[in-house]
Amino acid sequence: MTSSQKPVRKRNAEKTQQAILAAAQQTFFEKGYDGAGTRQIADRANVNVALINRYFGSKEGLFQQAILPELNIDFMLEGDMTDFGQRVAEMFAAKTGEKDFDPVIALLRASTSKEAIPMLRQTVEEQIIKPLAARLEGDSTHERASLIITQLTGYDLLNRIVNVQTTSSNGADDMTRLLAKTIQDLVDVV
Amino acid sequence: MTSSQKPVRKRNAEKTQQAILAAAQQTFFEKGYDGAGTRQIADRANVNVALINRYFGSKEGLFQQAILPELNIDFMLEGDMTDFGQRVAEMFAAKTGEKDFDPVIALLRASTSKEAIPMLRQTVEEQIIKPLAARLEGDSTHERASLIITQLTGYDLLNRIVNVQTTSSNGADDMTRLLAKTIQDLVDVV
DNA sequence: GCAATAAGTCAACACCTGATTACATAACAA
DNA sequence: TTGTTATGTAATCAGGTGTTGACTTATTGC
Repeated sequence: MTSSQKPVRKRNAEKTQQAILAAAQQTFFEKGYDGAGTRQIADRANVNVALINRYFGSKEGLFQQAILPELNIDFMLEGDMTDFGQRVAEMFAAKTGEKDFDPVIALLRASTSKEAIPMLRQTVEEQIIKPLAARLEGDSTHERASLIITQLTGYDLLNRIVNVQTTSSNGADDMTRLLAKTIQDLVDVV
Repeated sequence: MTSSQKPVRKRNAEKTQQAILAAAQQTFFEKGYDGAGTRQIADRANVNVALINRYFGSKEGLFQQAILPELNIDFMLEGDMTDFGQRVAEMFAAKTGEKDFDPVIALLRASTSKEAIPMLRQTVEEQIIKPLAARLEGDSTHERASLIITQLTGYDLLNRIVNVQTTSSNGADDMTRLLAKTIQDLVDVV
């Protein structure tokens, strides 16, 4: 009876904060901002609810620290822009059916929450559109970057959230090819 | 004294149902599925909450009858397809800042609700993508139609919900032009 | 070992949600 | 006028929300 059956985490503020952040990331990803409850996040992190407020001030504060840093476009900008369309189209096509954490889905699921929108707006602009625009040449880089992002988020929205069958029976490759072309046309100078 | 001074609605099931539907449409549009409460809808319709359940069975039933029929692209398909891109791009650009009921926004706002998604999926497929695909010529019509819809919904999402500044200071016209071109390229045979 | 402090727990708050119930009332037919 | 049915009302249910302050417990420095 003396052996410690239960794996009691030793008191460690930093580690419990990490546990909360990880649980929040996963839960916000799965349920969106409104759909994710603080109790649910706390349970997932094996932590008391009140600690969320202690460490992050509020649900909003937790969201800011758990999700916003993940909203960046770095993974898409690795490599040069000549095959950006193809590369990104394949990335997004490959994500179909994927269940693991994905910042784009997290963004979409949170995007209709009154509290989350103000936080998302600045983040999308600063961490996504501007960096992409900076990699484009020619005119109207901000507009072209925006259209690329709207196309990709729209694609993820219908493909992975609403779960609409975006491809007909034989057309998965067609879809990727068309998406790649659409994106690349916006990258190349018009 | 016999004259009825106060504007009590005479008992009329049909009219109160219409009032509920109208209030539901507006409220779901503004707040999304989860964000719209039954009490709020009932208040707006000047009607008791219980009547929602009496007439529509549940919140879901109300959503189905209030929103789903509005999710169609008929208004985009009026006219021929040679200037579809330009026409639609202007439509969507003009909607910026618009507050009236808009089925695309209603779709987006509802798209993050677990209960709403199954209802949305079939509707988007049957009432939006298929009719558009039917108007396209050439190959991969379903895929091209899907990409057009993903681009447009993504555009509305960032432009009108997250409210990201999709255009730089001087680029509103550029934006419309680029959006028109992107869409039309998907309409024209590839 | 002991006190100080950090870490974590607990119960409750005030408020909201969708749904259901018993009940009152208006409209209409016999 | 009476009885019946359609229509609307108010109270209530069981559960959920984020947040708070007081409490207990573990860890650390002396």
